[in-house]
Amino acid sequence: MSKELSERKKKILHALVDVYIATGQPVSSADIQKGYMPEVSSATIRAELSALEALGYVDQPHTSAGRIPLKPAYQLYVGDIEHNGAGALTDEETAFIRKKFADKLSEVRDISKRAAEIISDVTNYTSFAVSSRGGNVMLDEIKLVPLKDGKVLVLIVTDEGIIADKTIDVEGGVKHGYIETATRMLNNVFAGRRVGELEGMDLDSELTAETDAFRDIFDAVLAIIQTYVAEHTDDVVVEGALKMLDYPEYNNVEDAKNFLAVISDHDSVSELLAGDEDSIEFSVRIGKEDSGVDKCAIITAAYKVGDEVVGRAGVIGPERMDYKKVIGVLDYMKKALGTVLDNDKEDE
Amino acid sequence: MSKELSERKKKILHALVDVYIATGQPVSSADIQKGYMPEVSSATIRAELSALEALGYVDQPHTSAGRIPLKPAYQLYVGDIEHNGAGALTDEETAFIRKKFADKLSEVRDISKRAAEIISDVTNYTSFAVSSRGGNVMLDEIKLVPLKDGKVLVLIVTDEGIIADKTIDVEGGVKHGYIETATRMLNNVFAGRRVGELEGMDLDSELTAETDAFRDIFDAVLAIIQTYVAEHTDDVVVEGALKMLDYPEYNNVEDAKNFLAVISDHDSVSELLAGDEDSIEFSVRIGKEDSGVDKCAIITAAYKVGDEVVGRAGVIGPERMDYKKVIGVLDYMKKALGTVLDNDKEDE
DNA sequence: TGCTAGCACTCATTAACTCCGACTGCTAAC
DNA sequence: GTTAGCAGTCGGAGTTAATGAGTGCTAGCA
Repeated sequence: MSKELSERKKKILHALVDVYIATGQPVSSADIQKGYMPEVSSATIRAELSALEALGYVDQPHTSAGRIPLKPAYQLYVGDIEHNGAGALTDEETAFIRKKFADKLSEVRDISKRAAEIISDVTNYTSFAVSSRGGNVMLDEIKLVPLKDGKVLVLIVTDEGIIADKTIDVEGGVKHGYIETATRMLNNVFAGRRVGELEGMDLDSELTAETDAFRDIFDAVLAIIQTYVAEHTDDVVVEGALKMLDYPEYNNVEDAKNFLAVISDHDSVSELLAGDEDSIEFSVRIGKEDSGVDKCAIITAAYKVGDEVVGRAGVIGPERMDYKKVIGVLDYMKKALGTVLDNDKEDE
Repeated sequence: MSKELSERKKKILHALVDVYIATGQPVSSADIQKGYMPEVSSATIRAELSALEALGYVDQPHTSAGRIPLKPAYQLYVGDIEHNGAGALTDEETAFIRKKFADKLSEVRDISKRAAEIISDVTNYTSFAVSSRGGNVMLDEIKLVPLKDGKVLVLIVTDEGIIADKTIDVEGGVKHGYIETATRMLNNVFAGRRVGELEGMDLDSELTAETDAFRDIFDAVLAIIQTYVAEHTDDVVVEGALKMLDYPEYNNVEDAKNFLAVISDHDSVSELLAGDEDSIEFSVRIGKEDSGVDKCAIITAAYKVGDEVVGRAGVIGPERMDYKKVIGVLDYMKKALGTVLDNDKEDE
């Protein structure tokens, strides 16, 4: 893009994307003239379109067809939206969202899920939510509960509730005082830390001669926490995966299958989102190649509690998606989620 | 079916289903003659097919096409398999299955999931597993663990491990001796029972004046258990849902979407299986109407530990599926699963 | 110089038609 | 009861023609 486009070119491009999003069909010069600029003739628009084609903004499927937008056109369009503000939601929509968030949800995972549901329902696209908090969960306390047969239940209590429970066998049975001593030692080492810190922890440097007798239980606890971190970093929820099949872009089984395979695999979804800096509030990516979901656009928004980004949620849809609406919804959800999460925080 | 079919008719029918399963195309009289009965002419087979058509076993898509089997033909075919024994698995297949079950899985849910994976991988159809144990889980013990701020953690220990943990607030704080007394009373009422018994339990009849002071905690525990039962009866796992899209029967997006919608909704899957008596070892249902998955056949097998049916697993595929193989696999899995589950039992 | 009206041209889409070949059903002979 | 042979049926593939949406270009006008 060496040079700024003329105002008129921009207007035409915007109109073209608008119409194309609505219809999915190549847009003719007459379409644009009728709906957007009756003050000039279609021939003039044709001349401009011809120029835009040379600049790589639009394409013609064949000689006697209208134009379809290319990626740069979408990018310009999206840039305009972000600049001028997104489409406001209707009253019904905001009411719907508030209602859905009315009943209290305690677990972060539930909130993610609910958010993804709402986004998918309101936009009618496939949505997802990824909570990235994972490693930042704070270990409050470790509890040991003796069970029968020399087994001990280990509970790991965090600021998000109990993240894991697991029974372990204690070598040689549970002797008197064992529980109390072990609990104290474990909490000395683990309590007050963030689970992320423990990723590559070297237990040897933490343990003294005194604690070495409890080596087994230390190992077990560490393993539990590490498993938790591995499983819960980038916890992914996808909602409305089948909605994509309603759009003609995915009206063939081959593509549909591909899409569903990617979207059902949480690792792939995480990868799709990789590279988004936490600092970016909105990210719009159009037609990401070799991801298995080319022909798609992905819009994500970062959600914060205070200053900390706790997750991203977003929409994946056809390139010609209703960007105005989607960005509007994600923006509203940002506020709504902020409130829900903050309230939740206070309650604890 | 007023009268037994002649041997030759049966043979022709069997051949027809065989070929149709392999090719998915209408089968001509010549196909049957070539592959299965070169001793008679195709004209003879045509005459027999004509008779079979009159009897409702086969159909002709149009005048100049071969025949395709109808439900009664499949049923006869499946009956033969069950009678004559299913196709044996290849050595690679049994090795594959054994390998997959090699690493120990502790939770019933994990075993279900693994079983579904195996079945889907070996057969190449969509599979599912439903553990119906649900209500039969035995309550071993209830543990109360005091946490800070007057909260108490309730742990419900069953013969399947800890089924639920939840923190509750205790009115007026946790007084000295409260934990011990409450634990004893709770266990008096709940320990040793099956969770299913507690479905519509009337607490009033169980409580005495003495226990009435602990009414709150009784209510809480009962609620936890009931939630668990509601969530865990008919725990459903589906694997390889997308495999169905490989079959030409589901080569259009509309049908594919329908299928996926049904199969992704665990309640619908449960419903599909409803009506199978636990006592039935194998159930084959072909083309179940108004279920959203007509054009499908569903084969399920019951899995037992000792004499108790702990779940069903099965395959859902196109009507023309490889019944021999599927029944063979399910049968083998029956033994394999029996072993896994029994071992597991002994370990506890 | 920029805009526009008008026209010739292009090309996807659809419908109508034909041809081919895969099967069957029927019949007459064995 | 079986079979060879043949006429008849019908779907699918390929061809052609008609349609119409939309463009690019050009000549004339402000």
